[in-house]
Amino acid sequence: MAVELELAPKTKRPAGECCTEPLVYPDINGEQAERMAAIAKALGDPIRLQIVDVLRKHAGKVCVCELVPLFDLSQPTVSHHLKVLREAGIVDSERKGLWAYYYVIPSALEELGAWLPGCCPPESCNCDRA
Amino acid sequence: MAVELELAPKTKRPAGECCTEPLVYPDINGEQAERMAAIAKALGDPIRLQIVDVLRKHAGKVCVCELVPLFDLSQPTVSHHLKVLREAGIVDSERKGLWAYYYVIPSALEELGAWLPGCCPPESCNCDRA
DNA sequence: CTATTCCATTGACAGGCGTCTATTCAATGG
DNA sequence: CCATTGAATAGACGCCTGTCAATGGAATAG
Repeated sequence: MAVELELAPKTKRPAGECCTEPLVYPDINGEQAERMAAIAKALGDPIRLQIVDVLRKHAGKVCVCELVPLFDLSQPTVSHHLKVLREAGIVDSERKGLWAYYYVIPSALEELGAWLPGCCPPESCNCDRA
Repeated sequence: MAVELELAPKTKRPAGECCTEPLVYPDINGEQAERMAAIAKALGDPIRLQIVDVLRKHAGKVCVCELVPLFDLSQPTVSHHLKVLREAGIVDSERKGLWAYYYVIPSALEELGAWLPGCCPPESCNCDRA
């Protein structure tokens, strides 16, 4: 920890432009940021996070009628959250008769997961993440 | 993929309670969901995601005056995003004279990162994630 | 002391979000 | 054909969010 990189001297003159030339740049481009932020935004609600958690655990398909009683919410509200997740590309659904079964699209979370640190300590990982 | 777990028969009677007993449960509790959702929510904006990306790359500290010109936003707006990230516990700042230096709190992203899949393929990982 | 500079805060505004009730739609059962 | 049931949609409501211009506060330079 505490890498102390000290990017720029910058202790000189408070006058003039603070940093004559930009020294840092985003490493991810705008589209990547948009995509990952959209995923993160959809996960940015405790209910939706738990829905995704449930769907992931049961890799098969889970009926909406099983989801609703898990949360102290009305059925339309749960349906709304599912719609948000569907529009974010995180889940998809399949109708069988009267019931709708939802499941997580596995690849949807990968880009964000790869960007985030901490899936496991680096020394136990062979991936090339920084 | 396509585990086809088929959690419940549920092809029987459309009448009566659809699922007499709940068969799935969230595996994470409410507090975990709240914490992770708060982090995800803070990351749910492309600007903030890129800010975190920049701060992470330069593990030392980055001056606000370097951050502002990177985005086509006013200085108060960037300051606002930094405040959101600070209140989410993702970053912290340190003042040195006139300048404010921001840095990522490494542990902040760990819980969410561990929950998400895809940091690397499971076979290259020794972690115990499902 | 005064002027300047960096950053944070305030207040305003439009748009988005989470929730509900009420309604609609599609499929099944009798 | 009609009644019933699971799920999605519509509309309404209060609150939160992202943005900006304007202001304020702390530290430095002269």
